[in-house]
Amino acid sequence: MSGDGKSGAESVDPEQLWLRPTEPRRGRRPSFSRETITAAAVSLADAEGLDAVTMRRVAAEVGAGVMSLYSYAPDKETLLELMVDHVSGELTVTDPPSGDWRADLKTVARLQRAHMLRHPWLPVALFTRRVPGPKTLAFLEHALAALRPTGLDGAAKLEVFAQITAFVAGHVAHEIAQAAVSRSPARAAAEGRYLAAVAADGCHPELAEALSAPGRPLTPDATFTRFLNRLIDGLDTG
Amino acid sequence: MSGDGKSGAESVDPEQLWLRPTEPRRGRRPSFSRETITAAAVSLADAEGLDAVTMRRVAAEVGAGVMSLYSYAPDKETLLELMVDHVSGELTVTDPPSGDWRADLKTVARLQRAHMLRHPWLPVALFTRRVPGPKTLAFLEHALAALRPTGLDGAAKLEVFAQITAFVAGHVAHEIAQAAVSRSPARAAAEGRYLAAVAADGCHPELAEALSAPGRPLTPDATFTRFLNRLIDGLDTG
DNA sequence: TCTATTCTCGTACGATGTACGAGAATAGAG
DNA sequence: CTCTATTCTCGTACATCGTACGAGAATAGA
Repeated sequence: MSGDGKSGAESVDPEQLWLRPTEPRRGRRPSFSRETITAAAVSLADAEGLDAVTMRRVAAEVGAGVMSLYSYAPDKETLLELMVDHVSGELTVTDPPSGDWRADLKTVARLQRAHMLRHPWLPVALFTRRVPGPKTLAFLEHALAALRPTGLDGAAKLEVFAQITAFVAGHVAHEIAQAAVSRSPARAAAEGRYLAAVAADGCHPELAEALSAPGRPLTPDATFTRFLNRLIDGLDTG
Repeated sequence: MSGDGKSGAESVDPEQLWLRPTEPRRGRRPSFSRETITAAAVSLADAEGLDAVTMRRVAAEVGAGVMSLYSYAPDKETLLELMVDHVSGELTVTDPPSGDWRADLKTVARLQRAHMLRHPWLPVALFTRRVPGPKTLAFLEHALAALRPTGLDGAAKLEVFAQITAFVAGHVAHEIAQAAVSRSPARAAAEGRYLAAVAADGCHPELAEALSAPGRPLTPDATFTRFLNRLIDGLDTG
């Protein structure tokens, strides 16, 4: 991906990255911080998309030389990892589980969706990244607590969480792409004309019918809720 | 992103791309073809990941000059679009719908999963791309036919298909990342040690318990089937 | 004060997507 | 056949990217 890692998982050693007690008490004092740099990268991504996150632009944003960034993250891939965990800090939940684990899980998913809509680059970034940072783990902890009443074993609980996250990310990615098209009348019209042309060729009767009898337009919000309910209500504790 | 579009949808005009009856019967005869070029790009992506797909490497693969590619696709973004539709050609289904739309839908999803596992770059590519090409539309046509017995209206049927696709893509992306970690014992061990260290810090009791009582390991295949069944069995025709 | 350590960042390199434009090949007009 | 318009080919060039290198500045302990 653009600057993405390949299409699979990238190589960031979680021990190296997250288990560092900040020992250095000698040498020059740091002029910046991971926080500052990561935050700058995040707001850049929020405002202009992941592609706008270049080492040069991030450096300019925090007023650092480009190569100074490499004192805080060994490479760009790691910076992305930091970004993902950084925004996970917004996922703080204070309420204890209600005991109704289905309701709690739905709340978790709704939080994730809102979160990803706020940071549209997240779904894509999440798919190529694998190691949960501390803030992500805090949220995972909450989700696991919500799943306690199910009595599922450890692997199953982790799997449920991963699946829900994947589901939400998939949905939101689609939702965002859809919204991007709708936001531009020109693009929406072009897509409409294209589909209409295809439907008119006679080889796509089902598509033709679907387009001619669209029914009531669906709001992304309602669609999400509907599918989420289906997925979670279908979960059983066996 | 790595050459990705931003994080949202990219700008490829579907009319321009797909509705061209190949008129040019004058001038120099083309030395290559979209097919050849696209196929080369696809096998490059299959073998070495999306990042390996550079204009230079694709050109080398087909024995063309780099700039010659631009006679067949206006830019790299479009080439990716061509790749996505190209592989959709493998999704040919000849069987007519069985009448059991739930079973048919599950078959559709399973086909998609196998397809994405065969082309691990697909899930990520799918999320940033929006316009279905002709081969994708052929498969959509099949899915719509399978959905006919539901009596859903056009928009609802399209939405169901999009949701299933998003779900499968999300699942497979996660599955691939997981597999990449498991495939490298070193990385798997590092991740295990990291999680164990976090669990040992006392702030993550739920995680600690989940890791200490993992239960029987889950195969990706079984997990997929389970979640898919839940999602589809939960669908109703209302 | 000296030395080891740490951070800063200008310069430089290889790789990428692609604009430009000169040349080669082809089809129809004369 | 010649001429011209059209189409494809592709070498060169450029801006932009991630980042290796290393010289200099700042700081802590000896």
